[in-house]
Amino acid sequence: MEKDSDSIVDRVYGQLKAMAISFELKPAERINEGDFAKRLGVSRTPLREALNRLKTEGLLRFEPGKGFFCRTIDAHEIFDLYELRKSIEVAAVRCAVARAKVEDIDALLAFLDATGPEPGERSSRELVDYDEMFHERLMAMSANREMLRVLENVNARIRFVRWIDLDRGNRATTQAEHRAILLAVKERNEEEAVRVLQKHIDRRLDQITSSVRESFAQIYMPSVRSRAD
Amino acid sequence: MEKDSDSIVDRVYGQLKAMAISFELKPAERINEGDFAKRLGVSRTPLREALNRLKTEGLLRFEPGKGFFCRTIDAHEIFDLYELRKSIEVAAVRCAVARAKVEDIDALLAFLDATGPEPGERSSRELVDYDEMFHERLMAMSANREMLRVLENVNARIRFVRWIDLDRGNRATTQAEHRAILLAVKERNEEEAVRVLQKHIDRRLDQITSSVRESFAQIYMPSVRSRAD
DNA sequence: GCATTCAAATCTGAATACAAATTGGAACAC
DNA sequence: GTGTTCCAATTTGTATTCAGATTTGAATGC
Repeated sequence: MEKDSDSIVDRVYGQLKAMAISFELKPAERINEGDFAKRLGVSRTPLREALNRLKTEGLLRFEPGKGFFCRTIDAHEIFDLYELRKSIEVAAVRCAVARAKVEDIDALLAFLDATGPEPGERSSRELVDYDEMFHERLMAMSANREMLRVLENVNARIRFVRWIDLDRGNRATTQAEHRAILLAVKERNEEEAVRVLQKHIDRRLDQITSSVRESFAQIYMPSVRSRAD
Repeated sequence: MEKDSDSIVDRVYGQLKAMAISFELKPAERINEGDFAKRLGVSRTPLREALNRLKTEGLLRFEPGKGFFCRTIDAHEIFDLYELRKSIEVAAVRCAVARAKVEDIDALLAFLDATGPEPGERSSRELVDYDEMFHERLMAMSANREMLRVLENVNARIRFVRWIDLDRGNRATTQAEHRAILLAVKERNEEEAVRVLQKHIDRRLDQITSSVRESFAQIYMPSVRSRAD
């Protein structure tokens, strides 16, 4: 998933990020730098650089003198992130209507065809990836790198919620909405594109808000702790 | 006002950020870690942590094996940041209309009174600070911490443009617009608040785009822009 | 038996030391 | 004179070491 890790910091960053997203690190868990450095086979210096990157991205919390902690699941935070995501995506799609090149739109339509209307054999992980890729490619059509940058960060932080929320039965609806948004963009119909996109995200947000509480049970499920030596 | 118990990283971070914002560091200037560590009287370890924070905030650029560089002035980037800022502020003011508490609105109105309609003896620096504080306090009324977080980052990166752009003669107009936005929020008139805010930011954006053009002779045409990366 | 205090262990914060990579320049060949 | 190559010096990347802070736990006093 991450680019080929040239530096140790990049590699460790990718590993920690994957752990945080997949909740291999449990909420509020304290990260002992010594332990992690040993487990990952690096010294504390690059480890701390990676931890700091994750902190500024909002995936970890930090208390001076105490250290780093895995972020807790905060329903309010998730709501804020979805609200932020919605406002940025809506703004971006308005830009995209004005700026998107036809070939880019067609390429993304082809992507939708390739990923199909039915879940089929695909794993939930794959489906979340496809969903995220669609939204990020749509965002890229706004030609606004800063919006894309923020969206990428937001997505990393809500990915686990999308995974929980993923409703395989609704895949056909989701894909149909994706297609409708794109077609509206292609026809340069700004209001229609915005309307469908807002409905699309709102539907998700409603599901999220109601399932956030349930999700706690899943996330707090006992997972395999590191083997003792 | 100064926090005495700050860690070395925090102190160095603040110093570097101030240097970057005020262009004490020249664009594209390479930051020699050894030199800076000596100049700031710290070792390279906390210095690098601070540099990394500034990198993820977009104030510095980084090339593996080469080191850190001060960001260049990129007209595209500035335009993107203003566009991002506008979309977030508009979304936030819609939230604020629904959520802002009357006492917070009144407090901010009092702040406007205190900072006055005329520049008076105040330095440009102070005026930029006041402008930024107004927008961040308005944003805070949206009760969306994530939006505020993004806005703070955007502001840090465009502050130098606001300084360039600052037109002391227009202060009365600016303050009147600020007041109009706030009053619309108080009356829970969403569309009016959005309308004035958009006009307010657009006016700035127009000024920015033209002064950036003059300053750097780089012409930006959104509709013709290519997605180079 | 419970609370308080003090000391040892542990952990983070920062500096120093070392290794790998890059840059700059001089020597050499053409 | 120009271009290339190789070596040395500088710089970044990582590891290790040291110091200060925090936590833990046992001993002591009530």
